[in-house]
Amino acid sequence: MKGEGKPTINDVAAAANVSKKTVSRVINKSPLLSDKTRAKVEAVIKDLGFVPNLQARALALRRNFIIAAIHDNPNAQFLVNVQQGILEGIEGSEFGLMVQPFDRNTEDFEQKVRAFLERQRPYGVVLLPPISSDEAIVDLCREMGTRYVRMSSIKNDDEAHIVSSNDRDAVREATAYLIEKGHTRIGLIEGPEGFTSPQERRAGFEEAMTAAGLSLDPALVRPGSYTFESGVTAAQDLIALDHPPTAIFACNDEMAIGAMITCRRSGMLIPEDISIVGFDDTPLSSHVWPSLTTVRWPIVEMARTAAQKLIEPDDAAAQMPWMLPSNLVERGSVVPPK
Amino acid sequence: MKGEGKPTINDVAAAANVSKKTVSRVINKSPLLSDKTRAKVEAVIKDLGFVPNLQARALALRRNFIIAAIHDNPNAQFLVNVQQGILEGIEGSEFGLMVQPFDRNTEDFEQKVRAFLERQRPYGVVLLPPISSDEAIVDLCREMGTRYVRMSSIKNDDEAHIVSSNDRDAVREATAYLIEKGHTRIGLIEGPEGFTSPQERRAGFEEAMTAAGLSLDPALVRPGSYTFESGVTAAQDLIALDHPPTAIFACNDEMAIGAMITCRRSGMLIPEDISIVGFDDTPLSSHVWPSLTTVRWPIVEMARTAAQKLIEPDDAAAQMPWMLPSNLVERGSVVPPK
DNA sequence: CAATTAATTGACACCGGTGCCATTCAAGGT
DNA sequence: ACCTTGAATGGCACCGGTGTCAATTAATTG
Repeated sequence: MKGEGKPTINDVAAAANVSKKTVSRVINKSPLLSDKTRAKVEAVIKDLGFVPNLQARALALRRNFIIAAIHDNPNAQFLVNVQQGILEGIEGSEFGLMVQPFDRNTEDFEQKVRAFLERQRPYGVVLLPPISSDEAIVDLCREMGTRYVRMSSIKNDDEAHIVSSNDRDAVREATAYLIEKGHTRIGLIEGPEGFTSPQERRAGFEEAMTAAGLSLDPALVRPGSYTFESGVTAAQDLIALDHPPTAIFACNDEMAIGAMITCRRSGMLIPEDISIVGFDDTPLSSHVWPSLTTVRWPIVEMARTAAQKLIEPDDAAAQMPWMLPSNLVERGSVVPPK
Repeated sequence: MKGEGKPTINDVAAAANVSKKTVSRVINKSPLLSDKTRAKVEAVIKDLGFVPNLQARALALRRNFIIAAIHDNPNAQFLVNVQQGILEGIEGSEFGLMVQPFDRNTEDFEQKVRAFLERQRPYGVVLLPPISSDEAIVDLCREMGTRYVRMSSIKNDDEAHIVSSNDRDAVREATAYLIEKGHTRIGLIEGPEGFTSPQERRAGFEEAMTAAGLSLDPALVRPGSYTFESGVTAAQDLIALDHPPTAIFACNDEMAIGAMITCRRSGMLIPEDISIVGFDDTPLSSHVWPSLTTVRWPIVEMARTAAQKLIEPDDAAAQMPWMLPSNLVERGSVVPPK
């Protein structure tokens, strides 16, 4: 250790009077090392405060210690939950989390992703919805040999490369719950087109209705885009109908709250006049009044699992769960119809 | 290029029939290169699809291409805005953004931060509030030679290392606005203790009151913690007073909305019965009804500037703006008192 | 006790770039 | 034509680790 700068493996080797390769073995917890030597080297490492240089290891191992979360502008709460989950998943490892958003609407979207992967060469990437169902991007990962795990609402890859939740089942359950309460005219506020998650949620809704022998009145199905405003608009349409619904299922909480506020603004009482169910279980859903009955989406757990799969070998990843349960959270926004 | 794997600088050198050092010069846009050679090498680079290996550059240059955002669990919208700003700031560069939260309440908080910096050795870190005013962490950065920029609400460092906003001025302005409308009994919902931003906001409030010759009734000052619930609690206290305020300034939007909902739930009309002003200009503030008059906090711009300062040399960074204006956004939650 | 085998450890090239200094080459001066 | 000078390029060590394989040492066996 020549006076200043961080100590390197050479400094440790010199101080412990062993070869750098031996120090390397200690760092990597190699089993073929005598306990005596290991102890000696570990003492020196601790003494010198040596921390292995990740850049050098990255170069030598031809892989770095970066997990990248690639997304396309989802909402803030979702994004932060995913980040939290990934960080939990890599906690204790040497990995760091890099985040990189992309705009799927730009012409050179795919080029941008490619450039990012070529430049940073992350060890693995977590593909967030809706990018996770973009096969072109997944192909890109495969082509470049970048490990990836998709967070998706359907099983569109093998067990090692996907983490999903059973949204369809959960929505079916939630809708059945409304039906069980006595609702027969149930409005549906859909999510944006071209995404898989709203498709699944809608499918679950339809399945429950069909199973209960209820017809799906097209007038009760309104488009939405997962935004507060779209929830407002959809709700305005629904309550303006000649035979308005007695309950609304919105494909996410933000729209559900938009609907809730809209209904109240037009003089309705919630849940007495109209029941509302959302999806996501965002923090806001327990803040509003009445608190929103919704479906909890295990997004943090999903992200944690995705990250763990990335840093485990493929065969171990395939053994880990690939589907995590979404489930109904009963709060105060649902009662039987009048 | 031996058949497979990504092409390296050696492959380019061989194909262009120059030394690898010359290729290196091309990559680094060195001026002492003949145009002919440069053109030739660039053609080969493009042809081979060569992308320099950042890990190798990092090792050789003894610096990597990572900007880290270090934070302590702020709210999701804030965090995402900061990330967006930083990403805008590093757009076009080779840098990537790594995020790492820490819990300041744990015993080994400082150790954790140190371990992270020693392990990943980011080129620079953006310190988000409230960590940005933790001198121990800043000292850590200095000691380790890690570049840093603080995002803070006060100027607690030199121009090259800080980006702030004039929150105090903005709150003074906002409060003066309420006073100008005719309010004299104005409630204040404070932010969490130990943070600088709520201190500044409170200071601005007091300055405006004092300047208008209004006394600061302690009963009208309620604690808060930037959460929705704390806004609810504080508002309940305020409206239960014998002489309740005719207006409330909440130190952030979330509490303001908590207060808004609480007032309405107890039968008051907003803004007729009570005016409310928040701070942050979160998306929600324009969604609620009536839309919330608030102070826009230029957080994205601040983060962008912070990132730009990090990747510029110190002297250039010192020339960049270090204070960005916060300003009042008049919406619908303020009218003169009855 | 020598021979064989297993357990440790070391030497050295290499990962893919950059820094420093030497070398080559073309242009300008006399 | 010869020397000087500056521009352009190359050679080689080095950044801080790891992989491969050889060398050394310790343990086991006949």
